[in-house]
Amino acid sequence: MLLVNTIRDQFDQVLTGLEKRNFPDAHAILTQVLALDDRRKASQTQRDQLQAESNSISKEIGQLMREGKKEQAEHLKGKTVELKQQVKELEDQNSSAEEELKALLYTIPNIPHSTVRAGKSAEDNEVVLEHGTIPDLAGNKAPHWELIKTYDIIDFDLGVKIAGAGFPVYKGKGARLQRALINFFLDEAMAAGFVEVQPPIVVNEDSGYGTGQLPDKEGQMYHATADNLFLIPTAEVPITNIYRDVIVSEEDLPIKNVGYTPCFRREAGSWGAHVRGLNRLHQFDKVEIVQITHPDHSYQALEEMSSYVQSLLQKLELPYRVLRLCGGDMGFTSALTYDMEVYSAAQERWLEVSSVSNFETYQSNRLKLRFKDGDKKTQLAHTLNGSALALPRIVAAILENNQTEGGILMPKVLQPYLGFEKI
RNA sequence: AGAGGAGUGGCAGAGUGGUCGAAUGCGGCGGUCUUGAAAACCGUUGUACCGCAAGGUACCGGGGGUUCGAAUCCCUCCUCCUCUGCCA
Repeated sequence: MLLVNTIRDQFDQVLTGLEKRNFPDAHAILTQVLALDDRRKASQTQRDQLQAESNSISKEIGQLMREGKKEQAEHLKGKTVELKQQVKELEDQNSSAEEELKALLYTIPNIPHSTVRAGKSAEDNEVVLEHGTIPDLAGNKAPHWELIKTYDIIDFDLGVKIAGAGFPVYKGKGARLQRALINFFLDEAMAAGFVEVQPPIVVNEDSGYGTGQLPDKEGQMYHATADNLFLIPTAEVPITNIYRDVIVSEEDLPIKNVGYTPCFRREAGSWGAHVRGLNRLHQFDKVEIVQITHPDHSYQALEEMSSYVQSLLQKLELPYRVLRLCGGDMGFTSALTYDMEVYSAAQERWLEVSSVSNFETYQSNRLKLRFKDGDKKTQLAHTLNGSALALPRIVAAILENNQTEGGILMPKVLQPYLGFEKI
């Protein structure tokens, strides 16, 4: 969430930023934030004062008791009863102001970076670059949902039987391809300096709030109600929460982690032609990279992460493009996001396979993720993350783009992991 | 899952109702001494909020309660340890 001080000190910039995202009623909401904060401060000042008075009387009582002056002590007790009542009232006022403030701040998205342009939807995103050539498949252009049947490598019907729609079963070379991609992505990330972690794939409420899935997107996560745990929608959640309530030292920055996890998304109510096959699933595999950086270096880190993700796509020999998302299409918590899309030659469309974002202090403020700077002051770190990469659409593109009459050719970099050259 | 025990500052560890934001040791930082280092000695060393400041308030696993006053008493939840059970 945004810092109240930022809203106070840079009111106009914040307002302009929110307008870029088409955030409604920005002015009124920001004004309300400041009013709530004033209310919070006023009640705290008063409460602290009365509490101090009460504390000193209590000390006095203790002193009198020790001296055996019981009557005087009793007399003072009467005084504190009244104070106590007032303190309680102010306390309630204070915490209700604080809660309202927090609830309101949760509804305000991050401020877009200056390079982010205004826009309403995906149509307004900027194409930053395109790379690779789109294959000409001529006559035989089977979409991946046909190819997986032809070669019997991914079975949706079996998944329906076992769990439901959107939970495919990977079989034989299909399963092997999954494992190869995961290992390839992890090895590449380690070579690029990311430290691998294997986090839990369920998280508690605190973690959900820490990275912003709660209270916002509660319905998007599978919820194990008996234990009040949520299946993770992305490894971002458990990995970033490693650093919740942590003060790291400046020398430890940047912190770079990578993790492979399955991801679970309920994605209620969006079915149709665009989401056939592997395009959208309830369970999928993803390797995620996370960085925690010094505020001065986060945009440099973002560019590096973008290049890193592109290097993976290049090695997989997939044609891709990079988008800089417009204000309206960017995630709630992000300040700047690049989307990487690969071209899926049979579907003849671009598929998003990665989203690389800088959250600046938006997440770290909630997480209380800080570092001590040179002057021994604690300040919020910046958090970033990106998919590197999400598997299903990569698989879809590999299958579609590399299909030949004699089978589907596997990218060279994967062959050592696969142990075969084609499906 | 059952029985018992325990959670205190970066770490170890005292503290069972007032003088405790908290002894002591270790570690960290600064200094004295030294050519330099070690040792020794001296000082310093949590976080957040309110306040222009002086200063104040809160925090001893989380939440709630008793009391004029809670690290200390009560309730509840969480976590860890020991034993028993179950189990990859």
